[in-house]
Amino acid sequence: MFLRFAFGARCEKILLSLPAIPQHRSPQPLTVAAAYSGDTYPWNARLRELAADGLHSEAIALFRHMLLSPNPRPDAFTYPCAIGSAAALSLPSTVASLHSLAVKSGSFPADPFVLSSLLSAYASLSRLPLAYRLLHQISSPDSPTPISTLVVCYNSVISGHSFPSDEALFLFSRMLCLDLPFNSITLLALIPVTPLLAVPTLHALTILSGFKSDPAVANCLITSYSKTGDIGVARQVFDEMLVPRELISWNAMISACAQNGLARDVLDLYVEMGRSGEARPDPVTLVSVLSSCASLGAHTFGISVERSIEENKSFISNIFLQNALINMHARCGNLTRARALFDEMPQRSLVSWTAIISGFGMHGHGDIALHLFDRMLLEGIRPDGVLMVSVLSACSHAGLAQRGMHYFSIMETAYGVQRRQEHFACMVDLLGRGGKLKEALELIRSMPMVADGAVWGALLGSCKIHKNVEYAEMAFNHVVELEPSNVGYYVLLSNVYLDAGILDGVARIRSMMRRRGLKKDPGCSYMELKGRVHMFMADDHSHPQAKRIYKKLFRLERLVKEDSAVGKVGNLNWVGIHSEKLAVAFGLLNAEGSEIKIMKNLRICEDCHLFIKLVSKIADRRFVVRDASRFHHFQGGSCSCKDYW
DNA sequence: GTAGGGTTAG
Repeated sequence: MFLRFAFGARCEKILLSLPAIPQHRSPQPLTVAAAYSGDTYPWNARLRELAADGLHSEAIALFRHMLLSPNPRPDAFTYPCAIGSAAALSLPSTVASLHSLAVKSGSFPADPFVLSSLLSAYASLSRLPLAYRLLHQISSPDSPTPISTLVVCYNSVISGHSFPSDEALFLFSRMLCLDLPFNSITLLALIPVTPLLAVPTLHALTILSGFKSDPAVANCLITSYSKTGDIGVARQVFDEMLVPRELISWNAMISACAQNGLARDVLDLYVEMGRSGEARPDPVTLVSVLSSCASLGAHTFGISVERSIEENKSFISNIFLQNALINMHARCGNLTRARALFDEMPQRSLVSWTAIISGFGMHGHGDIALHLFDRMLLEGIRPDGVLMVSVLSACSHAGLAQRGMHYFSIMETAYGVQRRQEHFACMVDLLGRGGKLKEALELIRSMPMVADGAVWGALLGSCKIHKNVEYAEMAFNHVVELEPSNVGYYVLLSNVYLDAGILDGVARIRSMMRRRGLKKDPGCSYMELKGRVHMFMADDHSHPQAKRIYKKLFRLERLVKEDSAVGKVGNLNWVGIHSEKLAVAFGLLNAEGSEIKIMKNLRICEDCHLFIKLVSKIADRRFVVRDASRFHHFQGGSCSCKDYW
């Protein structure tokens, strides 16, 4: 009794305290007498308002109160609201109770709105079999359900599919068979859950049915083409949109490029967006832009984005942006700034921890990465598969084999993280780099799933370091089946042969690449200087300062040879001039400050690694080089990777 | 009054 009283008092407050009722219906504030007069209108209006403000728990509480009061009874206007709130709160049993109450009151299935709200609730709560059953019942020829309601119901059930499947497409074909007029909302529901192969067909249908001009449908197509990898078509859809395009269209296009690894295009689009004045960037835009800066190593650009975030108060506390900034600074080489941002965060998500742990990992600070990991566990945060990749690769980069093995062996039981291909690839890398090729192969053979290209590729990479031809051939035979167009693996085996002096092997791989139309990725290094990017390819003479750069480089080669006891450095006739050496010479000629930062698209070779180590001593400068696998900090003749990469 | 578009880490 007491409970009921307390409950009722709370609901009366919800019902009466807020300025709820539209003026044209109720110019006077709602009185207790009016609320209990038997008119459902004030109650329904209140329910709608609470739901519109996202106060779904309050809406459900109010509905319960209505049930407990003698007057008024919920009607066909009440149920859709209450059902919508129960669905928004993910309460399937509440939806089911509302369903049976609606049946008892006679509003289900007679009332179209009660019907469609229930179907929508079941679909959004993934109760698809039930939704299908109801849909089947109301689709029969003798069903009194109006056509417009049927369309709404089909739309709801289509959008209830969360993954691309034939079923969603099949449901749409049923709509067409039943002569139900689909609308733009049908397309919005269907396009994201349709098998990728059918996207161009739906695109054609969008044009034919005249829904092409609906910006929401266009946004949806851009995202779907991004998933199919047809970024050119996505761009075409974007370009054909009526200007000014809204923010979401720009974000869809920018994310499409970001997700397809077209980082350069992301930055171009961001600049174009600013120039066009069509929309102002929001945190979603900036997250994609920062992620692209991170992958390019475009630090100056990233810092300019950071400034614009600092100018906008509402952006500063956005956790997505903070995570993106940490990742950007770490991957652009400023670990100190990344750490400072991480330490300042009032709240951290698993992604924040992943960004900082992988940051320290890729800079070779495995000890700090693992210390942070322990701290994260102490704070009660459970790792996921992605975080475990960061932890294992941090161990791998720092040569912490024992710790890596430990985490790998306990990750399923202690953290409930299932071991997937990428974890096995990390472990093969960890064992292989440490020279334990046999153990690495045993691990691959013991895998509960068939090893993918990355796993065999990790073994192949280790074989290059340890010059093992037999294992390299075995790994290559697997990897070439799994990823026949991945050029890197051909180059790796070719280099293994080259190191072992097996020249017919080198020739065989080269002819294999020719037959398959594969070309070696050109190596390229670049550095930022005063806001400009200077890029170098191997044997490149295109830079305006080329003459000075080569002169400087030859001088360095001489000095290095004189200085080096190793004596095998700088055999220019043999390897040609790799791009990072040109960048080093350019950096020494132009860069101010003690640190020269260079980005490289491929892994640095042994020759260049040794060269930069010695130059760091001779010139007394620090070099920070990011290659395809990690950061190298060169200083005083040695590298932070301890020659282990 | 019921159905709809974009988001970070490896």
